[in-house]
Amino acid sequence: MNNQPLTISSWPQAVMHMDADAFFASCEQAIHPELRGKPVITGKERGIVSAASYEAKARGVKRGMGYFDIKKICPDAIIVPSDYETYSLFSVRMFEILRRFSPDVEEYSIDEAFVDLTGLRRSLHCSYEMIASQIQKTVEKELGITVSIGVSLSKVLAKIGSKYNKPNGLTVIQGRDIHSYLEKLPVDSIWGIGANTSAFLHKLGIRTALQFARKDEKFIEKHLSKPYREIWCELNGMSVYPVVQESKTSYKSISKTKTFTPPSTDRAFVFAQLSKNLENACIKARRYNLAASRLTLFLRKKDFRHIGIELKLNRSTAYPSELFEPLVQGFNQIYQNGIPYRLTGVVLSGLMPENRVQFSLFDDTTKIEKMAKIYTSIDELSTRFGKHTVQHASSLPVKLQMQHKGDRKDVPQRKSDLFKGENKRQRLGLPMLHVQV
DNA sequence: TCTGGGGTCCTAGGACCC
DNA sequence: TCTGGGGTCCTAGGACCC
Repeated sequence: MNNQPLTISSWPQAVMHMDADAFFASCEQAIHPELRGKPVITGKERGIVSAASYEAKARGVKRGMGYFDIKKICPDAIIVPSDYETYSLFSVRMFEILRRFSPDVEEYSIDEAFVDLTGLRRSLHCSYEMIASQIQKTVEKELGITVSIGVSLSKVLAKIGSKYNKPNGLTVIQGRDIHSYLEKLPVDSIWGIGANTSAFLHKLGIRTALQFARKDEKFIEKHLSKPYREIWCELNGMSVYPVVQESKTSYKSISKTKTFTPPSTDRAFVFAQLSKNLENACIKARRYNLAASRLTLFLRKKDFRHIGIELKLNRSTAYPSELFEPLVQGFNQIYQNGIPYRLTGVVLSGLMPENRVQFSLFDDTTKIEKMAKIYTSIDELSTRFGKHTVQHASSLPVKLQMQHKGDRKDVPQRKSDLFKGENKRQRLGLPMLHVQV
């Protein structure tokens, strides 16, 4: 294993991790009082559980469980489609509350955040535990949902703390008590250690977080790579992961995938799916003013094996019309007739700000500018009337097939009152425009 | 968890250069 | 030409996360 030194914070840190309890389900209960105290499940649109309220969890409902099994163990379950826009609103407000206490907030996911509390005892005149407790109470009072919190010397330990007592728990892990929290914790429940590494650690005789943390540095360096040496430090109370303030404004890659069942051997259909992935990825890239220099496309076969290809682009772009040729070429290289595919996907990578894209001598600048104008108009139309108001003719087979299945009908139209506006056209089922670019 | 969708980071190994 | 050492850049693939 290689041996780069790790940067360890020389100062004792107070890191807080906040994790909302059954977030999606809790939001539903907060908005719809009639759902409180009842087994609520979100994820109806996918037919599997995205989030389950604690009432549902108590009945044995688990993440990823299918419709049929839910009804079997919990016939009175209330299953609703996920409403991400509403959950995002809750999320924004939750982070806003955190910032009242410290500017050092890292929005880790829609329902989780890290906060650096270091040094706040003095200015807020109370212990870290009291600060955390106030945060917890404020969220519950203002948003009507509960959160669990962990406070400790590092992110990894804070995460262990927030998981230690759920829901509505508050766990402070002091340096001298670390061992008692790690003692019974299986290695694979440590943040950053998954099934593979845990199997490897088992072979080395390590089963608990404490056994892992107690190994000496030489042993860790000999057997494990950088990410795991970092976790080892963090478990021992040495902070190596900083709380990163900047909220996510950019991407390293943008991907879009779509699974279809049953798997298909229809070449045109599979390609149309891929083409639609590409359009969606480009829409997102343009929204962030990014252009891609590499395009990866891949197909997943019935047996879940992938086949893919990565293409370098002559010019960085986020315009499907420019990416179409490489897409076709790549597709022809990997597609095999007669093989059923169950998923298509594209990845745009090597992203850079669109305004930094250079024109080469050989680019037809007038043509590119014209294209930019067209796409700007398309993006405007989509914002006003709904996604895919305008789309490439190559993606059409997807839309036609979906309309045959009447797929809009099986997604219940349900919107919380918090949200009004966009995508009316689509929701009202108004006709779409098809423009060939 | 027999498999939904969207991400990030790390490493090994090859290509290429002096 | 069978032959060192060392560096950088790139890519494929693995592992993990929510």
